[in-house]
Amino acid sequence: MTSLDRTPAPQPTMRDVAQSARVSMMTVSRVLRGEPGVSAETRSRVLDAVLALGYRPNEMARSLRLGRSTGLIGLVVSNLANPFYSELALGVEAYAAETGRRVILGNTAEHTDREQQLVHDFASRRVDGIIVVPAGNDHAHLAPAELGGLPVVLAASPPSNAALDLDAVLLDDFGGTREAVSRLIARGHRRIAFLGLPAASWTGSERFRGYCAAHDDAGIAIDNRYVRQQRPSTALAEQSTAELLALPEPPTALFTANNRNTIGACRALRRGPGRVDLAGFDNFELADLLPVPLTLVSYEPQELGRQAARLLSDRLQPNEVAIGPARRIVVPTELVEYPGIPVSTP
Amino acid sequence: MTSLDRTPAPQPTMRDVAQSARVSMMTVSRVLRGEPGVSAETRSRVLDAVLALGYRPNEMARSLRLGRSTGLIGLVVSNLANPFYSELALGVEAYAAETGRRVILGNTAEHTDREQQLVHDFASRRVDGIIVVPAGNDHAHLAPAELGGLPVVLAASPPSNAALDLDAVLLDDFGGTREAVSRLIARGHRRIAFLGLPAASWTGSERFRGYCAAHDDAGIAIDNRYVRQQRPSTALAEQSTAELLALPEPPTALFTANNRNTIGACRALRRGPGRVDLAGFDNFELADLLPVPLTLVSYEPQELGRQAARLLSDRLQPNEVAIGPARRIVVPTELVEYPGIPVSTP
DNA sequence: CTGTTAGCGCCTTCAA
DNA sequence: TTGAAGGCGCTAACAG
Repeated sequence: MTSLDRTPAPQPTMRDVAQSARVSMMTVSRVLRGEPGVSAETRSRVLDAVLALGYRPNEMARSLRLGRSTGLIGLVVSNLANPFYSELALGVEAYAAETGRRVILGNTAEHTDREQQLVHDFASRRVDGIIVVPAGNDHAHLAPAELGGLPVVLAASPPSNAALDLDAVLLDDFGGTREAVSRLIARGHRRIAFLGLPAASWTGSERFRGYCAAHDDAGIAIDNRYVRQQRPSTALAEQSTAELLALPEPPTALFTANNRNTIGACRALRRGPGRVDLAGFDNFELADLLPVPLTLVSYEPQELGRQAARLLSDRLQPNEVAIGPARRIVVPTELVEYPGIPVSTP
Repeated sequence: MTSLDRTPAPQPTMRDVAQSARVSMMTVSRVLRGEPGVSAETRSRVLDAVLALGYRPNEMARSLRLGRSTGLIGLVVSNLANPFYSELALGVEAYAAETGRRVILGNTAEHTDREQQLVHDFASRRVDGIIVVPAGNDHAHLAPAELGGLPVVLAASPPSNAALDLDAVLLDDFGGTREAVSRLIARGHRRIAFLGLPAASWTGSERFRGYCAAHDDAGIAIDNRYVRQQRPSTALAEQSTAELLALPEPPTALFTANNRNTIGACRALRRGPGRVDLAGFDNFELADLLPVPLTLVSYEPQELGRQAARLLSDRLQPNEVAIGPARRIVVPTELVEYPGIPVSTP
């Protein structure tokens, strides 16, 4: 019955089941897929063998034979430690699971070469499609043509190149920022600093555009002394904020272009001299418990992921939308205010 | 040259390349794998065809043919929105990538049936192994025997059953908690509440054990009025904390058993009546900016993931450790103190 | 140097 | 109701 040796018994194949049940492989196949036309007696003999051997069909072999898709979706993000990306991933996973698919994950740590490598690896594994939060500003390597026609959906950034006709899920970077900065202006601020992302990036430029538009709306000129555009890092942001506060004529308010910058600024402000009004892009947990009043451009990062997965899913159906032109979805943002915990000033 | 129709040209196969280069498939195979023994002339003809067709080898077919592993690692977590899990996932991804593997991700949303479903799905896809942060307390369905001998590594919780001999990566739940609670006691507290996880869970029971041990060390009896053991939720924790503070003889300090509970407690304390000392398990971003002094049991969640991936990786090498007995790794914890931002009390 | 044969695990087609 | 042949995309093993 049971053998004593501990050889790690390779996975049983359908042939093993067939031999054990003394039928042909075809019969086993039929039973497992619930096809009719198998006698009850044979069926139960097969099922017994399946159970006895612990047989489990090889999905990889199935999809090869069926020429079917693998049911895998590639997801490429730049930094899973940032809640923005992990929530996005959660949204992708949830929607994918609902459509019977799984997510294969790649973290680029912001390196474009790694992004390219991951995308090609996914393509070689014959994933059904890929969702990318692009790390860089050139997306040529994401063209489906480069990837054997593999559908690609961009998240948080549109295709860099107009000729690159990819689906994309975006935030209202421009509108959200404009609204937030306008609110700062409405509160009477005239010297508002901008702690932004690299100007070359989509979000970096769009949010800066929103900052400028709000100033323009109010007839205020942009003062470059107050503009910092750099890669997101809480440490860098903290330092930049301190520098801004130390200017001869310091800003009275600050707009931070993403959650890293906002958090860094909070650290600096908390031990800064005067009170500076702070608004920023991205909502985050604990924003309500900080010692700094905050106005945040808020949205559902999970929704971004869900919508990206949905766009991709639509491309995988054999219907008309699958071959239609690229679509673009904008996830709405709203302004949220946190009064800030009153700090004692001894 | 180029055709005008927009049929979504199926991925070219090796046969297509062979025909296009007028050689046999074997020659193409050899060229692509860089095998010697192909004339330079033939080789370049093949490479030209590969480029022209945009051919990309099918990894699924390769691993089927080679009987090799898929290079996929299954990762099952309960809630990717919790930074603990997303950082763990990051650690797994990083180590996996270093060993040329990819991660396929599943979120259980704390449902054990979904966990089982995911694990079986991964097994069917012939992943090399699975890393699970178990959602429930019965791990029988994770036995490699149930999974065709697939290696399984547990994270954050040991196997429920002594007969279940699985690798595991753990935190020092007991020691960390004991140390933290001891510190509260050393500060003079005698009525310390415990806002814990379900007693049935490993972390729930271990951390409670630590809480008890610290009391025992100091010769203080546990007072059940101050003990709450419930599922982690910031909202629940906030409510429980409020209730504890409203007791006739309220606790003077509180130990929270995970990051959800700590955050919930902070919300309650922030508007609570008196000053209550707070210690908790799990460090988290922004702990330094909260209006509540915090003593946190801190560790590297990424390290948990890395070590889990390492244990799994070791099982996949054809060496002696791969077939050795189950191993257990404990990731160290340390106590971190945050003074808390001084709040004004008008 | 190049090609033919056979088969990984599974399933469609056709025959018995 | 069951089975045999053939092939999905690829590559070892063996010719020539």
